[in-house]
Amino acid sequence: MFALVDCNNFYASCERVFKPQLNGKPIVVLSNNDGCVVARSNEAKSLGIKMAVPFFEVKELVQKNNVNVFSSNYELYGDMSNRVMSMLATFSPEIEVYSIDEAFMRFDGFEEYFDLHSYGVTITQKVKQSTKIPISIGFAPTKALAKVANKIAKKFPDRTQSCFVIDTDEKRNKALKWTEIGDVWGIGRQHTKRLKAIGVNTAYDFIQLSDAWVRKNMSVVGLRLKHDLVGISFIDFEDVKPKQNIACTRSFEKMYDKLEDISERVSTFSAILGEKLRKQNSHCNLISVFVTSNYFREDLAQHRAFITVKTDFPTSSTLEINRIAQRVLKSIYKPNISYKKAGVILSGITPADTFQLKFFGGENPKHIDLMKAIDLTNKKTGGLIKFGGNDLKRRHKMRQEKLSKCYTTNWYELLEVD
DNA sequence: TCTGGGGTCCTAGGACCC
DNA sequence: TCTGGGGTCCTAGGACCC
Repeated sequence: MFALVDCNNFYASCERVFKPQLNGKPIVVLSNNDGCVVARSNEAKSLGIKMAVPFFEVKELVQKNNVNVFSSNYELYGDMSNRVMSMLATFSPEIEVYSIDEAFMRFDGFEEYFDLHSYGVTITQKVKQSTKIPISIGFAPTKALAKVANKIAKKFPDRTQSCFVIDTDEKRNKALKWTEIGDVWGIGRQHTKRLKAIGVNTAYDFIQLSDAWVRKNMSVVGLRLKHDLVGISFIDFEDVKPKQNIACTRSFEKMYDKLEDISERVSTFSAILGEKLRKQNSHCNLISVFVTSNYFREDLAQHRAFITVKTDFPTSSTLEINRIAQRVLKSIYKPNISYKKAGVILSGITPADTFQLKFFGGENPKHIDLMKAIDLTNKKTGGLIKFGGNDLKRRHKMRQEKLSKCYTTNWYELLEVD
């Protein structure tokens, strides 16, 4: 048996942990630059605030209903996530952390000795007690069905006690008939459109389709999903894998048209990525850079470009990454365009200890020592050392007007009690 | 005025190899 | 007139996830 555990309205719930007076009150959390709504409490959902709406579109609604607004505080959410995950890990040795607020778990053989429903209810209570984060649990024989079960638990918290088990064909069919096709894990906008056009409106309709049709129109990914929904496990439980890509991309707070402004952003992204790469003890050998103009402004000239280049040798040096990223940026930059976003992506990632021998060149040994010294100093000082191309005057600031404190990770921001 | 960020996997088609 | 067959690797792009 699989379980899918999912934190309810995770970011909003994190904000509530240290502000219990907000229980029962509507909350929304915004994306970077306070641009879009990325999380909502149940109360905010019932006000009709939709996921991912630009904040300015609901500002009036928010003010009228005294909705509490927060900028996203990833340091807080990341730490709360770790707490929830380590609590979950005490209930089964097999846990796959799927995202910041979700985990798949395996409970093979448990059903012989435990009543899964009451076991699940115990898990929700323990997690709530130790972290104050509410969760929902769905049990089923496959991952895709566990997702469906989880959705039911979340939708009917009173009837299910936030835990739902799919363990018979009858329950499975009922659950699949209840699940709209667009809500199925792995069915996005495009597939929903095509499926509805041929009369497939629920998950149950979907599993009636022939394998051949699904294979032809939705590739092996769709076929695996179909089998998984029938109850034959095709989507594997996965161990923690090292990342294959590391990205740093940002929208600008305003539009830029000068190369030097974008160049500064790219050098800052390179520094962040180099540090991430070294932290996980890896090298990369592919570097991609992209720029895009403001596609919401159809009145302006548009330009978007994305280029990937190979490095001469696997590297984790910020200087080397930035040198290449700057070269790529120059090749895709066009003047007289108002740019709104840029990003750098590292791939071809390998562990730092597996070396590919090269006849000519390789990482400059001086860089290796230099990066070590910089990382160490920055760790001690909270980021004192910057690179020459970076924004030394701190002109670039993310809009974060409603940021809560880092209650659990910063000594100076601990919760104060009167 | 204001519109997020970071990932995964699969496929088709071209370049290249023997 | 007739012009092979079987591979691998790489890349761009599309679909999806949270």
